[in-house]
Amino acid sequence: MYQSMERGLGPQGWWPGRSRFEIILGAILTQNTAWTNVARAIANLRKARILTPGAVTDISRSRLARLIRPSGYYRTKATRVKRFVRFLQRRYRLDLSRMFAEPPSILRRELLALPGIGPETADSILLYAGQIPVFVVDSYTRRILSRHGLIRSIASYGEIQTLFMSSLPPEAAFYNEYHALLVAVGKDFCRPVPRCERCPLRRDLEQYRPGTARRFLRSPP
DNA sequence: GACCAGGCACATC
DNA sequence: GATGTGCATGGT
Repeated sequence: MYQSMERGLGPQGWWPGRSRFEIILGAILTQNTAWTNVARAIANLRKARILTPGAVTDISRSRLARLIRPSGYYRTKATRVKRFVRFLQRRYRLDLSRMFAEPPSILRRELLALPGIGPETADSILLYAGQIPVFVVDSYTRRILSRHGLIRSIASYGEIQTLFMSSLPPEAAFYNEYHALLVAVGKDFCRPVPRCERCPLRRDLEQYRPGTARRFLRSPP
């Protein structure tokens, strides 16, 4: 799969971000959000010169929320960003080099303990900001693999991650490109199933995922 | 106007 | 463990 995607699409140049801290902010801001909106939010932060841990520490949560408004869920995300920098301050004196010097399994646990940092965000931080070889699993990864019959559509995050990491050499640059290619393929070629295809009367097509019923009930087919 | 986007937390059963 | 819901903007 990797070779086919690489041949068809070429290098993706991920993660789009000029510094490790900017990558971490992007990882939080892109949660369930289109990257174009995240890019607007980061552009606002750049213009306001709020792209360092110190600057984020110094501004108010409400001003931060205003700046990141285009990325959606802005109050929630402002709190998450503030909590991350507070953690960075208290645990690593605001120094990302100290943070990434931590053994990866410990650091991953610490990140997961923060509010609003789940498995995908934690792993994106480790891989894309820290060049630590952990495979990032996102909704596109799940969708593509389940459509190819390689996993159950309700497989857990860890289950999917283990499938990759037990099969592939632990190389950060490789995991980086692999995940970026999966996202590119997902965006262009592996769209969500149309609503009628998700009708419970033919649920054998695709097993239930959280959120499905909500959309279904809002506008029944 | 509905649907979607590089999730996560929390309540409830 | 499974399920439902809130969080919110901007593009198609």
